[in-house]
Amino acid sequence: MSETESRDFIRQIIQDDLESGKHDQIVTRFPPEPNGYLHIGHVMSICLNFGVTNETAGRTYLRLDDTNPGKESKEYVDAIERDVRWLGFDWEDRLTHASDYFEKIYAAAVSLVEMGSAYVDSLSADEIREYRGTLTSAGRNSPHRDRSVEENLHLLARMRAGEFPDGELVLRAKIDMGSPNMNLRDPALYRIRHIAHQRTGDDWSIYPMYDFAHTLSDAFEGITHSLCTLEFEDHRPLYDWFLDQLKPAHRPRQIEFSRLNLAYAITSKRKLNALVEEGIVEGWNDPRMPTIAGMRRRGYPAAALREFVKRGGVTKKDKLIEMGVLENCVRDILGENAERRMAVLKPLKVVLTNYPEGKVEMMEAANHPGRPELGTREVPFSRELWIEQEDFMEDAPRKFFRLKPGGEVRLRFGYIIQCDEIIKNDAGEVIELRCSYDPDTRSGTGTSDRKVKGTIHWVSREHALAAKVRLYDRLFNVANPNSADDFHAALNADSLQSVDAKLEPSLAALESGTPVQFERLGYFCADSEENSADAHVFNRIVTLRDSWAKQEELAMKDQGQV
RNA sequence: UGGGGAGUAGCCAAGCGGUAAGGCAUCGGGUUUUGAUCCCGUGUACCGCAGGUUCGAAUCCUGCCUCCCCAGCCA
Repeated sequence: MSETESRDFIRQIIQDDLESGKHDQIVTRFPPEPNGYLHIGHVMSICLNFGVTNETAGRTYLRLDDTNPGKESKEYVDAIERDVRWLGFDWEDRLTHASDYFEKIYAAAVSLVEMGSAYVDSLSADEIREYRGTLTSAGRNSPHRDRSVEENLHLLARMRAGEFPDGELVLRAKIDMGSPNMNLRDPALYRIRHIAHQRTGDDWSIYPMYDFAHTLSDAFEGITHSLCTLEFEDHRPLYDWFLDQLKPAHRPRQIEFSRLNLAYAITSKRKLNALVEEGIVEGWNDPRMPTIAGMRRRGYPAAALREFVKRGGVTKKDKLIEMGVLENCVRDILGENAERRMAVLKPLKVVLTNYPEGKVEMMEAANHPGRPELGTREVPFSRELWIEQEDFMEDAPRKFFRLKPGGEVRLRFGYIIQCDEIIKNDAGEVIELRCSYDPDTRSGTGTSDRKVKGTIHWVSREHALAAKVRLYDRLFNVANPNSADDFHAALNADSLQSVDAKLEPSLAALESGTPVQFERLGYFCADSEENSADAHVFNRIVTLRDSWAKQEELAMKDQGQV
């Protein structure tokens, strides 16, 4: 498999450039704008940019594209650094900002003016829009397009000096107002913004636009392959135009790939921000958010995110990947590494009528069924237990092999018990089970070779640790909320459910963020923000695969159809 | 109607003129003190459509269809 493993088209290009000697070393960059938190879509870009240089002994810059003060902040910068690092990538000393190059970018603008390739325009924003034309009709030249170089230079200097109010003037590239590519219709290079920048303070009253700043930053850093998403494909002619005009020492090549869309999730910073602002979620790191911070808090391992991206691949085709693929990556990583514990989410009381009152036995439980080196722990067992409500059914179908009246079931790491009596409340709900245990069936004693079909988990009532457990579901009910006009209509009202659960006592010492499997239920971790020694709060990371639930679902569907 | 991209099984994705890899899902079966894991097995893909070139086309040519992106002094 490994020697036949095929490379995606970008790695192919990189390989070719290395072999042909075009480049000795690959240099890439991950250039987020610090105006929001990184999300699952960025994970792909991060893994690609750092991945190709990890594979070829190259270098990658983490560059904050901070050319629009007012929308950007230090909070986001810090979050970005934290998230990239957590994902497992290291930029070493290559943390840069577009703002590091403001002086050089300005010099480049002056050069363009000097060579007659840029001019200062006095048209208003509305007028510029009007002059730009439409998709199907050419634009018109601005009446200020032919100002002299001297006048342009003078005006630009005064713009920089802060002599004009916001919007009064704008520096534009002089390209072609008739181009079918809108990006070439004299795009803006600099706009006036009297606003403090989070890094440069009040040094500047003009700020460069994305296309200009980004191309130059790439060139200054010696980026060899500037990897970005498809929507920038028709910016490439502009990117190349800047390089042709200014002829920097290094000429980066822009290559575009399709972005990764996750089904039932939103990956638009604007919409994610709205979820936060409107209080629909608790914050950027709400465990339901597809942000790196959210997924980390939820308990998704970084390795699962990397694996997810790997399974997706790099192409130019629009993709909408099923949530199940991500969840399976999480299950795969956690199934291998997470220790097992027992917990009851929706407790039902069980009394073992023939078990001595006051007696407590310590049962030995394996921490991982497939990895004995992870050791064992002791779990207290006593007369009164909690079991899962769903593990008992009064009128059980034939294939239900958990507890039912008169039936037997094995308690995981414990004894085989039989259900003798059901106790209900006035409403007719089962509130307690009276059972008897078979003393000869203690786990691991080998005194009995009796087999029962089912095994269920339990927690000793007396020793149980109370905890709030949050059960999360997808935030949206439609597969592609990205394309919905109003995502509010697509919101899943039941994306968060909180239950009062009973945990085995060893869980009291579990460190926040460390994932464990609650046997038969799923993977969980203590919440990094709200869990405390006297108020335990856990998050469900993902459920286990559940073929029984699937069968039931099918049965329900069949019944409904008949 | 202008320009730029993309179309291979439910979701991803190899393939680069020689007769359709792989992963995930699905569906069977085996193991199992987690109905988990693990292990086996499981797909008639009209390769968007229609023509053409060729002994031979998913791969080359022509025409068409569908979807995505572009008219911020956002990135």
